[in-house]
Amino acid sequence: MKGKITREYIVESADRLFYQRGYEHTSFSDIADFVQISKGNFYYHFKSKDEILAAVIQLRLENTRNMLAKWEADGERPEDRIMSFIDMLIANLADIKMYGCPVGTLCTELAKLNHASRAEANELLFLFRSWLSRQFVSLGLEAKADELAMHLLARSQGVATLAQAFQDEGYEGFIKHEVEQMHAWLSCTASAAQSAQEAGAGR
Amino acid sequence: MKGKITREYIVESADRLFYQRGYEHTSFSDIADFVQISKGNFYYHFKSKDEILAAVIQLRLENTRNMLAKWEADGERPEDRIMSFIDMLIANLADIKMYGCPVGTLCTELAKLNHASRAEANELLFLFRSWLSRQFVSLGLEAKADELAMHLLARSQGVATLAQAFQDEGYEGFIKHEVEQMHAWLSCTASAAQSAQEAGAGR
DNA sequence: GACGGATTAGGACGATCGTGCTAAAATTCA
DNA sequence: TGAATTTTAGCACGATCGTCCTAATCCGTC
Repeated sequence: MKGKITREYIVESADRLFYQRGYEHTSFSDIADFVQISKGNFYYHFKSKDEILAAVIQLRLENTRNMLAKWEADGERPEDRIMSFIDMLIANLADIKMYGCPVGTLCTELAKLNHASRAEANELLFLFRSWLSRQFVSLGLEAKADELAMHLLARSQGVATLAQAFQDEGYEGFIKHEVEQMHAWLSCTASAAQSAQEAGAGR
Repeated sequence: MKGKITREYIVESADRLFYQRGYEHTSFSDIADFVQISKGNFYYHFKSKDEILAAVIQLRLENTRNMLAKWEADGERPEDRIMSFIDMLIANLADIKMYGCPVGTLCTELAKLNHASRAEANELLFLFRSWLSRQFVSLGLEAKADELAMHLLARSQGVATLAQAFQDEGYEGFIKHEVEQMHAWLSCTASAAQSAQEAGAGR
């Protein structure tokens, strides 16, 4: 029973450490030290480092699904929901500057390692992609929904990458400026869709 | 004298391997095996792994400077030069799908490792940034040049990240489609700048 | 209070890492 | 050709990695 708590604590800590230092650069001992647990104790909960990674990814998948569901419940219009996605860059600004995007950096690393869990990590990205796609469909943009989703995903990934690299060498307010541009792009896209729909209905 | 050739061959090979597998995940032995050289021989040319990385980055910096200079010499209009940058995504499409952007992935990795050569790697990004910025200045967009440069840099980074993650799971022609959009964005930006300039001149 | 499963502690293991030495071979130059 | 220098090969060192075993401890249940 108590092991459940320990296990969860391990996963959460590993999650944080993997994010901050990268998966490969985080050792078994690093996690053990952080959690204040003997290394042998680890073996009871996880048979291998890969197994921890798998658990971390599962946790992230669950958290992401919950977050997306909440955005969907909270946002009245599809635009508002997509805004929630964009504003993630602002909400996690400090972390992103230091460690980049948790999803993007993990996928990039696992790709280079040819790691077995690569597909599961990509599923994280796919979660955002398909969710965004659905929102664009709600906006009446069925035909271009996936393209638009990928476009927005790419832009946020790029912003995160540069924010991490340049940190404070980037011009002041880089992230905020890009976020504003994405807002403008979204408004433009949404209103164009709406007027097209109205024109179609009036025909 | 012959050592010069060996040294260059080592650096080029390390460059390739670092790109494909990542810096940390590429061992001394990996490079030695690839170059078909004894491990001890390495120590003659490079005293440490960090030293190889430094040499690799210097090589990339030099190559990048040459490439940018060539683009600047070849392209008549600033738009054409910026197009060369954008079209890099097409020219290196196969590699990017497999290994991502050489610059972006290196910067991301070194950031997580807190590596000493991080600043030098960032210099690579900065090279593109300042070069692009100069092109936008040539377009008559002094005030927004750096913003536009960062914007374009971010978009290409994002495209590379998603291309690598999704590989063939991305919708067909994702990269090409995004490149086309960047072309359109550039044309729009450039012509807007030109008409603004003409209006200013006619005043 | 004793039993039994769940949990923990600590250390040992083989492998691989980056590093560094020394002696031999190859090359250069007088 | 011969001496000096550059270049190479092979091996060994200590550290750290992921893995894994065994014994001790906790804790709920009868």
